[in-house]
Amino acid sequence: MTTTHHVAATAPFRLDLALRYLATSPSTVAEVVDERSYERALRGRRGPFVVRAEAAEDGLRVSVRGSGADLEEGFDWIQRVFSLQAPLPEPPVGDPVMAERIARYLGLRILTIPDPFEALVWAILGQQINIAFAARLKRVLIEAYGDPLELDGRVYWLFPPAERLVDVTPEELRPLQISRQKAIYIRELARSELDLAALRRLPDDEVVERLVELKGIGRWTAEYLLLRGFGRTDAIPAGDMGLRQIVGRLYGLDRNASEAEVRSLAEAWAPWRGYGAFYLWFALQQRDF
DNA sequence: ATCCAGGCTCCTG
DNA sequence: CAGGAGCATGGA
Repeated sequence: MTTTHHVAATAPFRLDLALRYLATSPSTVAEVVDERSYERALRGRRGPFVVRAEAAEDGLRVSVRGSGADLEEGFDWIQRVFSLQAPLPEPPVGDPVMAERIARYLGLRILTIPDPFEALVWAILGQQINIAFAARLKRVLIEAYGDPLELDGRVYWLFPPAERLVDVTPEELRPLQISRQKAIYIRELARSELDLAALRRLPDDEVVERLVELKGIGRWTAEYLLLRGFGRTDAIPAGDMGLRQIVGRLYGLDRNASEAEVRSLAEAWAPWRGYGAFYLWFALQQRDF
């Protein structure tokens, strides 16, 4: 019923910081996270199951349970969520602000939403509204269109697959407080012929190029997918309001930085601009600035 | 009430 | 390319 697998992440690995990020992050709706473990239901080849990751001496212990339990799939998911195999950033020469952040968060990897459809839906929901409210939207969407999985007396939610949303109408989503235009964006995404999984194999700029063809997906959303969906270590959603704020503050501008200013400043972080963006989001989220 | 929040589209200079 | 109007939503 339960199978387990130990994994030693490439060191250093700060699972505590990762779990702190996930526990605080509004995008963490389908997951169950506490100070030393992570759980989430997945749709496996052989059926639904729950994957669990918890702290072990030299990294992580991964286990799966449920009718469709598949350790390989569960392990693959965990590896992606926690970017276990990712290289860690080098502090940029000539940017003491970012160098200090990288030292402070040493071992924190980019936390990802491995399902690109879910990551994009989350990004669309989050466009131009406060993220606490966006989290509520994600929750009601899951509860209306996803599937519950009951296991050991607990209910886990499976995120709705694209097929479930191809015929959704703005009128249906409006009572869920999802705006008319976002409903249309989500439906267009669900209907799109674009092979989201295949985007993983393309370089950053080509992923953006293809995604912005879709209505409702602009540069920010595409870059968000690169960073939070694929864990790309050099992708930066420079237009992000939160980033513009904290960059303005940390770099002494006394106002929000413009998107162009963020992009220009972040050139010094290359090829680790993804880490730069993620670490600044982490700082914002933890009020650590 | 007014401004803002992890934008996008479409339109001007 | 930069900037802005209009859109849509709830929260502070």
